[in-house]
Amino acid sequence: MLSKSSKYAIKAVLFLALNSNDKKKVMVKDISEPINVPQAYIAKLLQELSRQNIISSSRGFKGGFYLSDNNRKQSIMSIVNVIDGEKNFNSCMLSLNECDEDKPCPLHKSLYPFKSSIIRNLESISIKDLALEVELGNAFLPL
Amino acid sequence: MLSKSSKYAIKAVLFLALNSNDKKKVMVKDISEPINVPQAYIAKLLQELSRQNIISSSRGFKGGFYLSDNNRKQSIMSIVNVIDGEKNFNSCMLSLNECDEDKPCPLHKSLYPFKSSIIRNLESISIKDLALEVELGNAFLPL
DNA sequence: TCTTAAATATGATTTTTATCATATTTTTGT
DNA sequence: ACAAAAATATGATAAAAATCATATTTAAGA
Ligand code: FES
Ligand code: FES
Repeated sequence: MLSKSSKYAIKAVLFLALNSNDKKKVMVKDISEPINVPQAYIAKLLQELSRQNIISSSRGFKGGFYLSDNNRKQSIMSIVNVIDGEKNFNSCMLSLNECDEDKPCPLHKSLYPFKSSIIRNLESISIKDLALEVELGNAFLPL
Repeated sequence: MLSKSSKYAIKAVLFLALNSNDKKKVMVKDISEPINVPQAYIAKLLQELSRQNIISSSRGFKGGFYLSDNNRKQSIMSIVNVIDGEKNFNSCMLSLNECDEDKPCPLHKSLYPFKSSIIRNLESISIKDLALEVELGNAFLPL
């Protein structure tokens, strides 16, 4: 479903959503521990997310990672796309090709509608939305 | 979602459902080509499925793989369980742990119901069911 | 301007998954 | 019994994903 890396990345971004802003930056070593991901590994993922403008960062003394208001509007899928690649979810459940509505594989009819809902959800849920669920106590961290 | 190996295995089993029975066995080299999977690789998967009694086989001259009537009643999930391992699907969308209803992760509420439907479908669809869809022209092979 | 603390770039290593190769065992037909 | 043809067992190699290590660049503060 989601790769280990994507899960890690989402957890890290959520952590930033809850614990950072333009004024308050967080450095990798203070992110890696609470989300239970090796520091060097999450660092690499965060760098990639920053390069793709999913999250923000500034380096040097007093630097760190953080989320701007704009960053928070991004969808969860945008994180996954950066880490796992765009076409990860479009692949057919049974083959290595893309899912083809006109020539569906045997599993398409019964499974694709649900998979499609998952995709649409990931696309429509913003980082801010998810963070709010945690703040409201409807969902739990850390993991 | 499904590993490459599981996809391969399902394709092979479907091929057997459509082209074999107790009287008509098929050997690996005649399975691998039509389903587009390397022979040595699918051989290994089929052996494992046979050992776990998902499919049937007999060796030696005139031997091969085939599906008995009982084999056909198995669910698609049983194939996946053998190849990818039982707990592959139970894992949380956001963590490495099992999905926990009482302490749901932030993605649980919006995604789990759909994932759950996919799981239930895989558990309820039999090999025979899937083969029928192909025979009726509702789904297409090869892939 | 210099030191320090941070991200960044790059690449090496390890682990897992996928793939390939081959010797052994079993069954059937002669 | 024997020869041939099949699955089976075992393990080696290759590719991809995950993890670790380290040198470089950048920014803040003294
Ligand atoms: S064609 Fe296979 S899932 Fe759509
Ligand atoms: S707890 Fe994460 S998907 Fe259920």
